[in-house]
Amino acid sequence: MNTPILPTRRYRGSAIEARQAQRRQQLVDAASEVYGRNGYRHSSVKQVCDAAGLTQRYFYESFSHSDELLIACYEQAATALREEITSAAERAGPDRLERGRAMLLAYYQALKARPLIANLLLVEIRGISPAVDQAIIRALQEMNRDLTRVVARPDQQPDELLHAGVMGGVIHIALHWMASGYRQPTEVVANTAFKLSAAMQRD
Amino acid sequence: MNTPILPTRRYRGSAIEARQAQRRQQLVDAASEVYGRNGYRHSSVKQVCDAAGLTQRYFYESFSHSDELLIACYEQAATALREEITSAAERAGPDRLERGRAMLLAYYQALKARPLIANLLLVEIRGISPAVDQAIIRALQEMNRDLTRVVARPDQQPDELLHAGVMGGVIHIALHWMASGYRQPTEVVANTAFKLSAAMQRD
DNA sequence: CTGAACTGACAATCTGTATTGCCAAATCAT
DNA sequence: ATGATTTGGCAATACAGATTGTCAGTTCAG
Repeated sequence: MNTPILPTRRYRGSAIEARQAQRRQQLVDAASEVYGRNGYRHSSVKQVCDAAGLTQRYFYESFSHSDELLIACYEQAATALREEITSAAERAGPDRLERGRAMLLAYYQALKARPLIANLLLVEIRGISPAVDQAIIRALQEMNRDLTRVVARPDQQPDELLHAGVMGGVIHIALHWMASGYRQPTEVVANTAFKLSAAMQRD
Repeated sequence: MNTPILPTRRYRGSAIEARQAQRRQQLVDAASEVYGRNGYRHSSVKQVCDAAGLTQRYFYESFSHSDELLIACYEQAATALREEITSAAERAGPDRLERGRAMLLAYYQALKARPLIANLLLVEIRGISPAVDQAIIRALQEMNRDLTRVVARPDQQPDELLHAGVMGGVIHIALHWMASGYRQPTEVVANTAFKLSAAMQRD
């Protein structure tokens, strides 16, 4: 009988899983760039693969649809952003209002620092497919939960609709700011959003 | 020499311009329906023409790209919505706060009454093309102007960013409400948005 | 009634992209 | 060194939709 097939053979120093993971990550990073710049629906598989320095074949190794890649990009960016924001909140001390202000500032700072990611997260993402919409909804819910935990008054029921409204306001302020080429200083933008979020502090 | 060509000949009782305008309107109405239901990018020229009861040939008679048709749909819907809202504001009397409340109520009532139009206006529209984005920006600016005229305090400079934020909040409240299948009563929704817009009443 | 404009249906073409298949060069294990 | 695996490039195929073209039947004007 034959010896069983050895599925792992090292190549350029790393095992098959590592190589695949590496290629997948290359694709995600390149696609974040390309999608952020041209928009998802004006980008092709080939463009992404070229930008990643990989052949189209490797796209299908890691993803079955472009959707999947888009979702991977979105989730990577959203997770990173969320971590920045929550860590800024923790650094800001115990006061609820101060934490909220710090979160907003960190949010807008991050969007300004990486405009292409901002574009991907806020503009080039909506209405692609049900699966992508689900990913967006999940991400917004998570941010909403952070927001509630950190900023909302603990003595009252969170108002789901109102929170949606505040998040929408924060996002649209960002969109308006981005469309203007980041005209206003980041602090002014964060402060405007802070005024809006004051609606959560009343009944 | 020949007699000059007579460009108009009546057909089924109407002149060429009237027939063309009629067909164009048929296309816009059918497309509003189709785009609202399936989304713009999941709709084809053929689908729209079938729904309009016209041949594809007539699409190219009135529009050179699908973009143009989408923009026509959007602007027709946005204009109608805007008229409903401003007329509701006028009916509400002179008080600024009352007018604002009436506008919001009219807004959400209209979205609930015509869900497909709501979908077209708020969901299936973003990030299609630069031209469409321009149309959206124009429409939002017009609503913003209405809002400023009717609701904002006349004794202070309008804060552009803050207005963008309030509009974004109003829209996201609508999106959240629509996604829930219009769960909450319209009055509750309008009232939530009203709380948010209170940010415009302070400095 | 007759020829010209108009309409409606559909075929033909064009274009862009996803997806699969193939092969030569590079890299590995032994 | 040698054969097997892996990689990269690219060709072949498949497909969907837009756009243009054709043509027979309908409606009009005089």
